[in-house]
Amino acid sequence: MNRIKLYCTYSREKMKFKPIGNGQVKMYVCGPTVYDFAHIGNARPVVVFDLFYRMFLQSYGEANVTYVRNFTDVDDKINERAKKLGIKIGELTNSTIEEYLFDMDSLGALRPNFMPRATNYIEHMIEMIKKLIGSNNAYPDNGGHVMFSVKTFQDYGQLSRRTIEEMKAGARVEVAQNKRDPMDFVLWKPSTENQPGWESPWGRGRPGWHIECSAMSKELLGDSFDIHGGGIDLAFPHHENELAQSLCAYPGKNFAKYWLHNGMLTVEGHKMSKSLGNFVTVRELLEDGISGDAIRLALISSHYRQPLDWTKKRLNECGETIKRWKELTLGKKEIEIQSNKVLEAIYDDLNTPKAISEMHHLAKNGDYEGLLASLRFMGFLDTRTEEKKPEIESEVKKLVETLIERRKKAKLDKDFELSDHLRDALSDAGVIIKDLKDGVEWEFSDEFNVSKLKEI
RNA sequence: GGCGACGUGGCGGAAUGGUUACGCAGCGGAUUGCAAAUCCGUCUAUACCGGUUCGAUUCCGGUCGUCGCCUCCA
Repeated sequence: MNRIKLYCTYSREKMKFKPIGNGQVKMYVCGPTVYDFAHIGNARPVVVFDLFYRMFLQSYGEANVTYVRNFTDVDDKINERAKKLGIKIGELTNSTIEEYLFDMDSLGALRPNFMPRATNYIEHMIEMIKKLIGSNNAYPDNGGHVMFSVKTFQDYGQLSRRTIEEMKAGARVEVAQNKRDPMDFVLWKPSTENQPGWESPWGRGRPGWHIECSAMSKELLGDSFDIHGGGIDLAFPHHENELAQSLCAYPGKNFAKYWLHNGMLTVEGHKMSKSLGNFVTVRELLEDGISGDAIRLALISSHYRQPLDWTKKRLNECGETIKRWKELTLGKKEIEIQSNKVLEAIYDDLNTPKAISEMHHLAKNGDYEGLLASLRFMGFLDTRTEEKKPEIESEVKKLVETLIERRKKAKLDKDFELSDHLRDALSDAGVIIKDLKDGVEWEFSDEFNVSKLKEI
């Protein structure tokens, strides 16, 4: 159990993991703002923290791990998009959440124990803001805003390792009139009639971005928990601000003990952006027939803290690897994962490339049961994600069999011109033929085309 | 401008103060009528310049380069 080591962003070093509670592991991961389909960059932390979750489940037992991942369902981006689509905000957030969960299920990600929605915790946020005003860590202006005062928190900037002065020097933020310090951030802001809003001591309004995670983590995990995770871009300002709020609201507590951040993702060498037109959504990939397992493997093919370049080549290679492993382990006995090198690699700050390499060793050594157990542990071959390929009619199958028989006969007659023609034609129609020692095997490829087959 | 990360063979990608993964591609072989698939074998690397050291790819300093954050962002 003490074998787990994690790199903590706060301390900037790899540390032995020791949970705060006795044998209880609590983790909170910042989830998506729900206004559109999840892109591949959204999927990375989901898969990465799914593996952390599985690692803790393996090590501490199902009953002793609590995993929370929130949905941010109040945000100006949501308002804009709902307006653009001409639908209600609730409709947009509900449907986006549904699609998100479908996509993440497809990637083999287990659902967290709790998936709180920000809008269900507004009252907790208001309570926390009141508390912060009471302790002089926050102040209202006269226009319905409440600001957090960064100067009142001595350690502000510790997580992201920057000082208030440095940030001001390079800041491009507009200095709002109502802020005592340019780095002060908004806890609560007023809403117009058209914007979603809730009654509060400061008038009808809505929360700023950061307060929701502080409020929800407190409610669901308490004022001290073990893991706080998300993308590295969240370290500042989101996590820095959460940390400041929570520690000021609950002095003397830990808030989060270990801060884990995954690196960012680029697409074919470029930052993913809508203007470059290189936005890749999980749904697109799935609809292109790429398996969730292939996407999952690609997402963990480099270490989670490293940047990851999402390329077609990587995805193809991972697809081939998964396909091979699937074939090798098909119908093999299900066993519990043994204490092995795959597990060791994962316990060492989630060294997934090492774990993958060890799985290659298992495959090479013919330890297919070990490979299967490792695949399951790593979240592959999830039965929920089994591709539901459309049933191909049996008469089509018969046609293929007939053609293969004809090729076989041609081969026996040493009519290689005919047999090669049949092979090429079948291949062109999407039927892959494998001549094995003791017979012929065949399967449909993804490009299977019935009309081409019938033309043969 | 400020802060930070990184630079490993053709590509991807771990690890390490001395012996260096693993995958893909390539090459050679087995198999095959020829292929495909499969199996076996195999080549290529630690950006550059200094320093510490018996010894550095690994530690330290500098140079160059790439990327990220500082503004919504996983």
